[in-house]
Amino acid sequence: MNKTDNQKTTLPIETMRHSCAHVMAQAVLELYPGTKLAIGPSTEDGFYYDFDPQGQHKFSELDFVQIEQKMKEIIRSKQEFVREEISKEEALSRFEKENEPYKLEIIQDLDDGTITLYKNGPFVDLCRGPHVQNTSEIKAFKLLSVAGAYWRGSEKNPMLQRIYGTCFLTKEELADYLLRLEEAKKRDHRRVGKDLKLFTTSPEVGAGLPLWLPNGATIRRILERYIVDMELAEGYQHVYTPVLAKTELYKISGHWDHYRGSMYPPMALDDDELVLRPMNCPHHIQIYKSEGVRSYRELPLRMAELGQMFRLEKSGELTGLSRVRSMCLNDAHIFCTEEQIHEEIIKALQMVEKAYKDLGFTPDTYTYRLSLGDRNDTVKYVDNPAMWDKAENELRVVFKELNLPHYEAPGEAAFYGPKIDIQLKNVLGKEETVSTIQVDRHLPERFQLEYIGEDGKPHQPIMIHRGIISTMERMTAFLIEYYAGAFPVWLSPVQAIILPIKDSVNDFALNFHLELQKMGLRVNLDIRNEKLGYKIREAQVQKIPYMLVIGEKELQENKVAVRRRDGKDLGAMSIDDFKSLIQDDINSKRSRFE
RNA sequence: GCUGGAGUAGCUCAGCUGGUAGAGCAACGGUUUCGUAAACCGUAGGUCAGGGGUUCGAUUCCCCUCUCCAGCUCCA
Repeated sequence: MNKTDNQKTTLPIETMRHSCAHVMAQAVLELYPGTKLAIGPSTEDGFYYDFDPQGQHKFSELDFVQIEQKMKEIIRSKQEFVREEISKEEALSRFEKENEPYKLEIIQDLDDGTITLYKNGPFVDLCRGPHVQNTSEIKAFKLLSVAGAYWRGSEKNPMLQRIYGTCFLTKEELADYLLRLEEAKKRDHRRVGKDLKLFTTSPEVGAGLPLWLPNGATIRRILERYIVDMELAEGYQHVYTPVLAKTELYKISGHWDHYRGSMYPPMALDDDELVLRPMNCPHHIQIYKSEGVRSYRELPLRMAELGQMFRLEKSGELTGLSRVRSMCLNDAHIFCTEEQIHEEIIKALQMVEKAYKDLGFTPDTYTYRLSLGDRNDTVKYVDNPAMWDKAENELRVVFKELNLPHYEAPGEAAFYGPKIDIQLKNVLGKEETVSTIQVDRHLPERFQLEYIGEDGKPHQPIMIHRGIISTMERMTAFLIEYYAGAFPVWLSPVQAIILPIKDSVNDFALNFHLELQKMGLRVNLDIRNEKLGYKIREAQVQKIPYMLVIGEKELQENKVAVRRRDGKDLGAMSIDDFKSLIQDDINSKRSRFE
């Protein structure tokens, strides 16, 4: 490897992808003249270009063969990329002449001064560059999909047609990437969820309203017990509150103004209106208020619930278990004093770390994000600069103190305050917010919360909203993909399956089954009239961690032959040995066999 | 919600330009009692997502609805 030698001649992959986007646009224009061009950048693992075919054509994947063919011709004809610098006025008149309305709009928004164009063959595009020197440098590319995209990302603007593609330095890298996409699809929680009978949906029940099947329900129950136990140990009090409330409650909280659009429509009841709740905080606030006067001695008051909530997400946003219209959140609200904020945030972060470790997430799968507000956007965010400064600072201090690597994300805060979000990367590399810790002085103000301080005077408590393992739906979706369905033993819907080889050992197997059930194991017994290979294959496909084979030999020796999900044969062992083996997996929450 | 694509047996899929459907696996019945990823034979299974239209005739063509997929937008 002579890296240093290559560095000058090897062009960054982004440049090549961007050039490839130009070539695609060029091909599209040749095939469909009159198509208007919008933008065409490189992305994390490819590129896209947005087109407006002026209603003349609708792109579909069937067009790809033709477009790719044309692209190959352009690449083969070794067209030079030439940079040209012109004035803004000249650029305006050029693209005016070309009749490119989107390009004109972009130029109009640019600063005065020189504007750069890139030209290859007959094709000219407004572009900052850089590009490869020659189209022939584009090596391995493939068009992937076509989809709609709003002009400038706003749903108020017309929708353009976006063609996605990718491009690599070598054919091998491209093939590798396509293979990775295929592999990722195999782990897709929707697919695995079906194969392993974890959850289903029904058109009669409705979109975005998943039904948990027994196997999925088992995983969920284990997760729920796990997190509730942790919270009780950490000084939380668990409550139950109803899944609906009067609209009035959300008018007071301010959610009505901010999120009415994604709340279920209210139902009329006598003189009142009820809505399905989109979050749990206002209910918890009512519990805080139920005592009348709270004392500083009660703080921090940590109130938790596995709260079922309902959000009317747009139909196109729904995805399996990770984006749904009814979900159960691992939610809690900590009512505390100013002085207690710091420690409570740290405690919550420690719970997150503990949970991730127990769930087997390696540090490279998650990142900390500080989600900030926008002082200029008083529509989306509560208008109270001092409050924002204070809360954002409190979160920054924690990061600094714990020396946690993180990044800041302006415009990602809740309407009432900033958040620490913990982002998990899913199989396709997409980030999802899972855990969150939020400092809120707004809702306590709206609901006029109070406690009597040491000084005998009333004060306003701070609320910390925090979620450790997110919604049961989203966490389960993530776990499915993270483990590709091969769950750690403690989470597995079925932890072991007993496979008798012939009828004559059935009684022995039955007793063994009872014995394992008695110790609380989730264990199946397969006494069907099938060959061992068949039973093993089926158990393997179901990703059951342990297969316990019982034949004549095992019966004689009062043992069991243990085969692990990863194919390893652990040989025959005494029943007690197997019990302690699997009990150790469960107790240690071992996540993978090595 | 928007743009594009799709929906055939429980699952995975085949079915050319209109003539009312097929395979493998699963299920069920039988034979087989078997040693680490699929024994053999047979049976049954479909309002071709739902509704409307064109046609002598629609799984196939057109319209509407539902659901799903990719992306955009959004995510308290």
